[in-house]
This record gives sequence, structure tokens and C-alpha cells, in this order.
Amino acid sequence: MSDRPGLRERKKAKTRALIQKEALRLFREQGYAATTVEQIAEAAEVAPSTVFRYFATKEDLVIVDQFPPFVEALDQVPPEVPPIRAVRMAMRAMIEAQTPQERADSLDREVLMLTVPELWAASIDNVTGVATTLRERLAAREGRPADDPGIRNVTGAIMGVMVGVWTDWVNNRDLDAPAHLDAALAHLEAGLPLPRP
Amino acid sequence: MSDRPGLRERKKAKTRALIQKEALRLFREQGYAATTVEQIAEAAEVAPSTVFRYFATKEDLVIVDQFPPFVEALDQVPPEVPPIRAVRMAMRAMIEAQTPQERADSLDREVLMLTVPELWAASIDNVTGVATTLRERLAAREGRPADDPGIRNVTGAIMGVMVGVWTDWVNNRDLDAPAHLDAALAHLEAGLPLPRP
DNA sequence: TATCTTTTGAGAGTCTACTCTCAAAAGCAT
DNA sequence: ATGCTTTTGAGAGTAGACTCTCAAAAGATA
Repeated sequence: MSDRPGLRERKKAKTRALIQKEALRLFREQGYAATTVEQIAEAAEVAPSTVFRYFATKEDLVIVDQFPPFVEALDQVPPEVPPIRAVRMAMRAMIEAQTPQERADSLDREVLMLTVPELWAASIDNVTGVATTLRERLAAREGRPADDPGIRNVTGAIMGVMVGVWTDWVNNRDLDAPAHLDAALAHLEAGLPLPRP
Repeated sequence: MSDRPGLRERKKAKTRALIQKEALRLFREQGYAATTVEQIAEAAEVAPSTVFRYFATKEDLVIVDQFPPFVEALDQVPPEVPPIRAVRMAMRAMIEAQTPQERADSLDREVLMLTVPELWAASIDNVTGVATTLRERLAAREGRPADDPGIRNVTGAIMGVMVGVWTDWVNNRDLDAPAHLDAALAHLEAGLPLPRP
């Protein structure tokens, strides 16, 4: 009854990964809209219909739900830690848990998502889902109702600051994104002071 | 040489407005994706090709650039006012300058944009444009470079808080959006305190 | 009214994501 | 090897956004 995946399963996983890899490469090289599913199929050496068997829509080739690990990390931060600091810590923990390869891949994918409007659209459910979950968790931590405006504002500000860092990073890939993210959250935590010269 | 618009021009404007009005109605009633351009044409009693003559894409039926008035309002706030407060004041000024009808219409359109992923995508250029402009103006006000991380964080937080209010409002249209927006910015201005029970 | 210009409708045509069907191929179990 | 199940490829088909063309309609001009 040992069920280590059989050849069939392994092959499926391989095909799936290959299709996605080729798709991302083509998207990067010629743009998302300019790449047809047919081209992807050809690059991955499968039939177009096979592509759709693995990914229901073209957009699904890019979208990944990266959130669960973050929530886990957040849940491990002791509840007396205030919200923004908790998010900061969870963020760090998550990033440190990734291998450099994983980190590079996920950042890569994020660039695509932030850069291509269609993808940003397709992932919006994801993003609002993240915001909602984050809000619920933070509310729970603080012993407040989920619809508390204060919690909503904190969550919004966190998301906004993160998007700010991302976009900066998209425009300048040399930036150390994790470090900037941490610094930005620290700044937010301090109440966003802007000392005048 | 007086050129008050002739009949032709007036008719064009009317047709354009009618098409857009019918489109928005249909989008509201049956959803964006479920509404075909053919239906819009039929509702507006024009040929489908006419719809495309007025609006290059289906998305263009919804998208409007609402930002310039806000920038103007912001520029009128004296430079010694700190950024978040300045935004707050500009926001208020802008809202108060609208007629109730205009206000209702623009809020209506915003719901659509926030609700329908395709539209959110189509307007993303607009949104990032807003963020960029806002960032530049705030940087100028504070006498800092446009790429200052502190300014980026403030801008991001402002945008994030605003989106938070919008989404709350989408889920509960009875909310007094302008009031909530103002309160949220005030909260942000105060450094997002969350006193524990 | 007669002529010139602009706008419109009709409709055929393109492109591409996505669906469906069915038979061939490939892994699987005995 | 033999039959059973799953996966695949081939290919035809649909839908809907968007394009193009051309002749008819309508506004402008004199």
C-alpha cells in the first residue's frame, strides 16, 4: 500500500511544470498578450488542448497562491506582538525559509504579475483574499471585530506600503527587495515620520 | 466664425453619451463579461461597429481619468501642510466641489471598476499613474527627491488606506464613503494607533 | 435645390481563448 | 502478453472582441 507516485503521476507533474516553464519564458520574452496558447503548446511539445487540460485558463499559467505560508508564519508570532511588527516578523520568517532558488522564482513571477495588467487583474482575487485574511488575523490578534475600521486601515496601509516597495523593485531590479520591505514596514510601524530638513 | 457646436457635433456627443450610459446600465444589471458589445449596440440603437467607432475597446466604456481635479486641489493646499493632511484636505475640497449627481455617478463607476477584475486591470495604468503623480507632488512639497523611500511609504500607505475604505464601501453601500475616507486618513495621520482594550 | 463631407449600418472577415469528441498511445495490473 | 484505465493529440467547433469595406443616410454649404 505504499503509494509513492507512479510513473503516470510523475509524468503528469513533469508535463505540467514544463508547460508552465515554457509559458513563463515566452511571456517574459514576447509579452503576455502576444503569446498564444498555441505557441506555448508548441514550445512545450504538447497539443494545445493539453495545455488547457492542465491550466483552465491562460492566466492560470502565472497565478500561484503564495499566501498560505505567510499566514502560517503569522500565526506563529506571539499574539502580544502588535500587528505591523508581527507582519514584519512573519515576512522575514517566510523569506528566510525559502531557498534562494524559490525566492528568485517567486520574485520573478511577481514581476510578471505586477507588470502585465491582465495578470494583475487575474490575481486580484488573490490579492483581496490576502488582504481579507490578513485583516481577519490581525483583528483576532487584537481582540477586535473583523470589520473594525482601525484594523482595516492598518491592513490597507501594510498592503499599500508593500505594493510601493514592489513597484520600486520592478523598476530597479538591483534593489534588495526583502530589506526594503522590512525597512518600509519599520517605517510604517513608527508612524511614517517624515522629518523636515 | 463663431463655432458653437453644430448639429453634427451635438449628435455625436449625444450618441456617445447614450452608448456609454446603456453600457454601464447593462454592466450593472448583468455583469461586465456577460454583456456583449452587440447587446450594448442594440440597447443604444446603433450598429455594433458604431460602438467601436466611439470606444476603441469595451473597457474604454468604463474608464475615466478622474485624477486631474484632485491634483489641482492638492496643489492649492499650502506647502507647509504635511503630506497626509494635505491629501485629506484636497480630498475634501474635491468632493465638496462635486454636485451630488456627479458624486453619485463617479462612485457608481468606481464600484464597477473595483468589482470587475477586467476593469480593475484596465484602469491599473490610471491607478499607478495616480500613485506616481501623488508621490512626485508629495516629494516636491517636502523638498525630497521623488525616489525617497519615506515618501514612497507614505504614498503607498495613503493609497492602501483608500483602497481599504473603497472595498468596505463596495460591500456596504450605505456607508458614508467620504466621511470614512476622511476618518481613515486622519487615523493614518495619527500614526495608526490601535489602543488595546 | 444641388453638391460636398461626415457619419452610419450592414455585414463579411479575423483572431484567439476555450470546448468537445473520439480514437490512438501509454502506463498499469494480472 | 492481455485487457483495463488514464492521458494525449488531432481537429472540428463556438463565442465574442475587434477590423474593414462600401454604399446609404444625414448634416453642412451655397
